[in-house]
Amino acid sequence: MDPTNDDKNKRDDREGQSVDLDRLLDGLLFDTNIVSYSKQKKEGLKDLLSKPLQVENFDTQIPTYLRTLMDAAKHIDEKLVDIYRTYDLSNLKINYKKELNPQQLAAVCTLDKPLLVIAGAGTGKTRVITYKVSYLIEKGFEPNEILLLTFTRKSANEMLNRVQKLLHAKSITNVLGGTFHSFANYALRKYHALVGLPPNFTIIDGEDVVDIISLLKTELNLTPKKGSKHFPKSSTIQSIFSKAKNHELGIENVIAEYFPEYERFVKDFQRIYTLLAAYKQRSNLMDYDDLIDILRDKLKTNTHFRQVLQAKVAYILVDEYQDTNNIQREIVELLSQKGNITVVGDDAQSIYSFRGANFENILRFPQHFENCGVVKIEENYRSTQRILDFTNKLMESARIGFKKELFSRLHKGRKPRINRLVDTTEEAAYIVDTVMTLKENDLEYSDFAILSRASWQSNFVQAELMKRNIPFIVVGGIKFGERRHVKDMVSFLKIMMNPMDAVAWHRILKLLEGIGDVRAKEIIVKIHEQHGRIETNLFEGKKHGEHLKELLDLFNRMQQLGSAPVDLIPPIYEFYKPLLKQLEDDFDAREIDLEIFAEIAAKYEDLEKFLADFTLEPPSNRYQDKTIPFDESDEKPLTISTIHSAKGLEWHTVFVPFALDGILPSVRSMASLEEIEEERRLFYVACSRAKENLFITMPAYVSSWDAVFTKPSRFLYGISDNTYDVINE
DNA sequence: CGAGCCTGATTTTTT
DNA sequence: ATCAGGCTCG
Repeated sequence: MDPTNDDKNKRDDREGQSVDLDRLLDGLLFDTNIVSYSKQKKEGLKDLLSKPLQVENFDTQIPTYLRTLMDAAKHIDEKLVDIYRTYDLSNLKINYKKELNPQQLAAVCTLDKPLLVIAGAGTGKTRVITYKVSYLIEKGFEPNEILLLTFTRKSANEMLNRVQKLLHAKSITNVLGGTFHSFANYALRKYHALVGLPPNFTIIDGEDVVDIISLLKTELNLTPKKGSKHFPKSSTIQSIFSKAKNHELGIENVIAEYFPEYERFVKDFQRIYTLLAAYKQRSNLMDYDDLIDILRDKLKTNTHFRQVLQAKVAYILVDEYQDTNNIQREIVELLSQKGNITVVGDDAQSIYSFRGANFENILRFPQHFENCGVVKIEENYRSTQRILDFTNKLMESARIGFKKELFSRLHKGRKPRINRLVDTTEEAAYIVDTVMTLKENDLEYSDFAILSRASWQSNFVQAELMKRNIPFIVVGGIKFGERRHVKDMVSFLKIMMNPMDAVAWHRILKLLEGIGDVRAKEIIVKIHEQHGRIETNLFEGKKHGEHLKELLDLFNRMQQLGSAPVDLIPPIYEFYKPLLKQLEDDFDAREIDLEIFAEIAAKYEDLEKFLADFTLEPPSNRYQDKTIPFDESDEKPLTISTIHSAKGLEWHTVFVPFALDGILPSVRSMASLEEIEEERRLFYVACSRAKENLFITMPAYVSSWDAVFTKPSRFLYGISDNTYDVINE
């Protein structure tokens, strides 16, 4: 019984047409993929897309370095650890042999050499890591000597909770864990004296950097008269800088490679870059990239620091190793010179190269750690065999990577289903209808997820869900901590911690009547001159003097209140509320955010820790507008997420909408083999989240202001059609 | 200084 | 179609 059948009939009545997917896959329905595009790019893109929809046409142009990489991957088998080797497992609380399969056991118990664990999707990566932490502890390692680097703080915490349960231990929370960024923050703050940094530096996010760049841009007068050249947006400049850092390229190289159209601005970018660095230095600020960059540099150049950390870290575990960049790899290498390391990852799930993640790290691990061992885990515990058949096929055509064939002992299950609807609205309706039908089968909303390539693509489904009053959370996209009023509140706190923080000052000062960019800058210069203190009388008599005085009073009062966020927030709020009310007309909606903010902050005793956590790992859920209250009693919500943010997670039923060529893979990634391959992996990550049901859908067309996409994703072509069903009655 | 209009560029993905 | 950022004017 196909749960979607009834639904389908109903649907057909309504829309009066259904699309034959076979014809569709042959590309007969529409013969051009892109109907229009902005003048300059139009021709090139048409060319690209009119080529046969096969990746084959890249065969002749695989660069040499990729070939060597592919070769490196082939040699992996020579390093395989003997999984039937025996380990001394006496006197341990946990029966590792019983609870793990042979591959997992080998991954957990191999301590005598650096270890690379290639764990396919759903093969129990988390299980391996939690058991390994337990094993290490049972073998006598102190929790606080174990460094567990994961992709999010949340996953680190989940793993540690599980370890705690496994060992019936009261507390193992002192395991050093978290993301590379939070570890860098921890290390640099803790040993600030050793490495010559101030202890109270503030961490700023990408948006803050964008704000600084905007200021510098006006300062440098980089606003050419209209008609002539258009200087790029601050956010573009920020991404250029970030790319430069993450890929360890000079700005001129980043431009040459990724933004050739900005060639003529290279000099200007470099000037801004220098000023930006000075600005951050003056204000005691570090952005995300600085954190890991500085940690790496200090580890490299400061022997004492390196030794201290090496001595502190007795064993290193790295999760999601395929998504590390070169800097992160170096950090890992610098810390693990004794070979006391296990990295876990899946090359098939490497999806972060846009921020410097280097696929090669995992493929070349055996070269960097010559005496290493390798364990491959291929038994999948997540998905049904039918879903694996599909995803295996999908990766079979991947050009680079370790070959593996996942299998499952779960029941066969249903083939993935592919459906094409007339437009985005129908697609959304189909998805929600299907959710409703399946849900009758004793499921909850939280068993469903909709995973899209870009965050805007979920808008249609969101609208449909709202219409039907179905609770959902949105992961990815604009985050809670990035909202204006939340950032404002944070800025007050940041000033308390680091009074030199010009970004925070600037935000706050501009709230005051009569103060704009110009005045704010003047005042900040004075603040800097006085090392963070400020004399009110300097501004007496001026129009804004009064407001400024009130602000300073606020800070003075707060000085008396210690450093607990709970105590600091009420006075700030009292001061800020009237300003916000005046500034924004949707005050009520924002007020709720501020309450949530206060709640989150109240959980921290210490300001510094709160601020670091809040910027490094902002609450990822976007709290839905007041319509969805977050009460425990409520039904657990359905998940809407970008594919990137869905990494590592799983759901009973997964929908992948917008599976159109040009969207997945994105047009912007069609120029090179490497980029297309990353898109394929992205598609793979999305599909492999599904345990029981996988639905791939697409509207007949998607049009934006500059393009129309009509063909199904090219990735579907490469897969033999007996691995999926086309819904098409 | 800042509100408001006009113009031109612009839709990946995130710590 | 939308939006940020620039420009003008009060």
